[in-house]
Amino acid sequence: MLKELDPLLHSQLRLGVMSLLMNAESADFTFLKENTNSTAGNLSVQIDKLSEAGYISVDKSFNGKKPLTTCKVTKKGIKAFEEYVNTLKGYLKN
Amino acid sequence: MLKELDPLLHSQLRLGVMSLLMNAESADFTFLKENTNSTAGNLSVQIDKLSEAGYISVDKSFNGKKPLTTCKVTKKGIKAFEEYVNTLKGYLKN
DNA sequence: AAATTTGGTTTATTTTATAAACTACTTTAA
DNA sequence: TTAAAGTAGTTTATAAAATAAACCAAATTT
Repeated sequence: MLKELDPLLHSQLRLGVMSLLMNAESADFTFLKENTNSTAGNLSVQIDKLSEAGYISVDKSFNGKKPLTTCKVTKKGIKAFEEYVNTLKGYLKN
Repeated sequence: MLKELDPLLHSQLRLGVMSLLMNAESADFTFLKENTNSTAGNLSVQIDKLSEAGYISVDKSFNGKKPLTTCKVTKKGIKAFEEYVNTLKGYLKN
């Protein structure tokens, strides 16, 4: 029997954001937008969802006079990502 | 830059169906329903989509007097699944 | 013979993803 | 100095997808 895939992570854009954050100390909105090839609107919504789930922390500051949104994966997020990958392996093996 | 994940395969249920079919010569509706833990309605719809995409072939026959829907993955489906797995690796590595 | 089960399909509803429109401020350049 | 364009987003509306509920037809069980 195949196990359930965490629906919060089983979304291309949210998975992409998490993937990028797993490989970086932190990443800002623009970096995530460029590397996931998403629109700002979609990214904004999905960042909120990950943040509300406690998978990432979001810091909104200013870079000089420009707004700067910086994201970081949390411990909970790392755990969820790893569990997702393990579950996914059940779908991919063979 | 992260690549796009085939939206036809990036669905828990369709991916589960494809995964099961990649590991079996063929599988019937009931087997797929039990092993994906899905409802019949949802499974029916998703089988149609995979079939319309040419990723699986569907044979509707009778087992005595009971309807029997049997699915098999096609060459196109195998290729798509393999590509999906490769793309996904870009999201999971590290 | 009424109720339940099997093996589905169809239709309706909910959820999710995406796009479009908008906000607020900054920089460029005429 | 002010109009145009760019940056960095958010909010709202729409489209698409997943899921659930209702249904059908035949078979089996009680």
